[in-house]
Amino acid sequence: MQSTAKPTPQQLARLREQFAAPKIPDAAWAKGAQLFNYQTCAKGAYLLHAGEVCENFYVVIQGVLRQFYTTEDGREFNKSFSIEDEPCGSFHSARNKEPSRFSIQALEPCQLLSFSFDKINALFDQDPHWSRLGRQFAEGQTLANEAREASFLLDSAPTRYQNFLEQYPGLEDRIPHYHIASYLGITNVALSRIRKKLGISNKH
Amino acid sequence: MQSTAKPTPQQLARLREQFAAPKIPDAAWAKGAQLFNYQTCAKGAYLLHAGEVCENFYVVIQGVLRQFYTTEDGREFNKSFSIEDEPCGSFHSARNKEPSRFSIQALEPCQLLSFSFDKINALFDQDPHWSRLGRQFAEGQTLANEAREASFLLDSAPTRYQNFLEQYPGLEDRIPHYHIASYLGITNVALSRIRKKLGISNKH
DNA sequence: CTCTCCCATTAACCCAAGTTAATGCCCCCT
DNA sequence: AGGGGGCATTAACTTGGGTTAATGGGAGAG
Repeated sequence: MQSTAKPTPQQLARLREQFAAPKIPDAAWAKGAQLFNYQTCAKGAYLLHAGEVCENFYVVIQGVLRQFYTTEDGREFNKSFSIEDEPCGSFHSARNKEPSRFSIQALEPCQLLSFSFDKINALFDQDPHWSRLGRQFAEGQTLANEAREASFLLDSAPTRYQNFLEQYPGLEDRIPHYHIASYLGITNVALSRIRKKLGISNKH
Repeated sequence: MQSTAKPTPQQLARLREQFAAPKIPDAAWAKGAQLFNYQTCAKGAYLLHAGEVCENFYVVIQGVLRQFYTTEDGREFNKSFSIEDEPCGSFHSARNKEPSRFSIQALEPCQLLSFSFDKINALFDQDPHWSRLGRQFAEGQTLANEAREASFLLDSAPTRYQNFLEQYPGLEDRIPHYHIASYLGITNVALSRIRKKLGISNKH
């Protein structure tokens, strides 16, 4: 969490392309665009600690974040990752002003767009274009949660690993494998066995 | 799926109490109340088959429903249960007009209030009171999904079983245990072992 | 260039849960 | 009253993943 600055026009254009497509009129877009800030953070830095109320949301320009739960005995379980062009933040913490159940940490040095949840939420109530964006975002989150819930119920660990490879292309070469194992709900040892069984080349 | 009739005033009052509390004005409530129908269905009956587009939502007056995924090889996994005063339906199927990934089935003879998703959704767009109810409903769903996802990641099977007992009080005596096992992501044999270890009296 | 730390792999052992199958209770049906 | 189906339990065996620990490669720091 270092510098904060206005984003460049290119960064805003990319954001608009990703989330709003060309659907939103220029005037409406401008209302929200001014809420975004550009910032960087170091590898290992925390954007949110579990127990805090989430105030800011982020969109990744460059880098990887992880969102993870911590148990009482100190073990960590990765809830999800956010790579380029993906949003990140605790919706329920921000909406209800409750402590977040999970933390957010950078796994690479990151470039981010950040914005205040309350301000964007006020915009959701004001402008129908932004209201639609907000609803789409919430529904996307729900859909992802539901898919992951179903995956735990229906799929074996090797299948979940292959789902991960499809969902986050290239990510396995960017972060330590034990983070992936934690995301899958298994240990790094079990993941290594699965990779061997699947015949995935190890770089040893 | 048998008879269809108008609900009684008592049924509507209970629904309003459960979901809208006293917050919603009479006039606004009346706009939605007329959309509800009373219907019954037999034990074992399907309210939605996986692959169909979900058109109707339900609130349980009396009985139990299960929502479950079916795998290609025919195994079933219970996604959730709906008991008295709980809603039920596939939000994503209804919203996006996509085939539902899960089925809905009655595990007891049921009394239900049913309503068209499209009609209530139109009301969400029209009336701010109903818009708020809709958003609260969606957020409740998201919260439940997230809690269940976290539970699969963080909790052991015995812990998940105890969570189930708290979340659905009395339900374990109303439905076959293999439905509970399926909900927990384990077999009926494993559930029986867990119950023994926890010292839960069996009625044999 | 070498030392050191980080991390993936592998082995050995253990436990939880899956699979199959037998047993027997309970309840419903006739 | 008798018969049968549905269901929970239990046992025996297998399998997948956890735990611990040893090994060794790779990358970065000095």
